[in-house]
Amino acid sequence: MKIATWNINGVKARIGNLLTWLKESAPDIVCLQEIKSVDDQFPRAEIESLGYNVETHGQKGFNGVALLSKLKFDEVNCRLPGDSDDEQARFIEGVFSTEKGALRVVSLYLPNGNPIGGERFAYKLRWMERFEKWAKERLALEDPMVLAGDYNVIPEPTDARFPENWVNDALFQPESRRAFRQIVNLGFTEATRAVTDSTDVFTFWDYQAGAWQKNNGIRIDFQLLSPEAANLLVSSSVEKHVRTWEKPSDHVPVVTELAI
DNA sequence: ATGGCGAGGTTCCCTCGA
Repeated sequence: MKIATWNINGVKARIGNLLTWLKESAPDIVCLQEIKSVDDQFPRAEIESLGYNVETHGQKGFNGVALLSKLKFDEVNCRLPGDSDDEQARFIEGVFSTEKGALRVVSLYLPNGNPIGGERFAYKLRWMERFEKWAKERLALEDPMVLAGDYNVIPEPTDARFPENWVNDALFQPESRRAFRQIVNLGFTEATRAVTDSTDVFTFWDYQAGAWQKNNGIRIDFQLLSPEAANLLVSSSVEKHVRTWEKPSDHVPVVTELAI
């Protein structure tokens, strides 16, 4: 089974690329972030026509996450628990039945947190604390589980082509990196790093300043595998070529195959 | 040394992203 994550930067602006990529890559489950659409404007019919079930947690203007799945959804949970005042659409969990039992897949869009030192950075760290608490509880279920999305964290200097550019950015602060490590250290395997130690693997290149041409990239899109999912890991790859397409997202898909 | 883009809504400028 192929499980993918992609920050699409606007599903309505990217529907052509999305359909092309779905046909080419043929993932079974897709986690989308930054759909920038309310639920009733999500272009679900075109996606359904390719054989996907669609569940969205949208928001007007920005944020928004979605799950596309060739498997039927047994359960869908939107919103990360822990703060009923949090109105931002950044989290959707789907549960599926497989021959290995229940499979849990989350599409998450972690807050950016810039500028550092302000309310947005505090929100990012609070969100990560809530996510850690939630993930710890879910791990206790001992199901194959994939927590996939745009984590908005550069975990290590080797995850940026020019790490010195990011020292004052929320994505590369010691607090952000520590919070990410704490989550991974609950017992997750980060799929890309499980298959490569290359220092030239990135998932985001800014539209500005010729970042793509200079390979000024960062690696911030991840799939965290529970032990039960990690034991089924077959392969994982970053689909970098999608960044060369017309009207690309600034992020590219990450695709992981599990032996389910 | 700096900025250089793009999406969507509050539309001819604004916020947001990273």
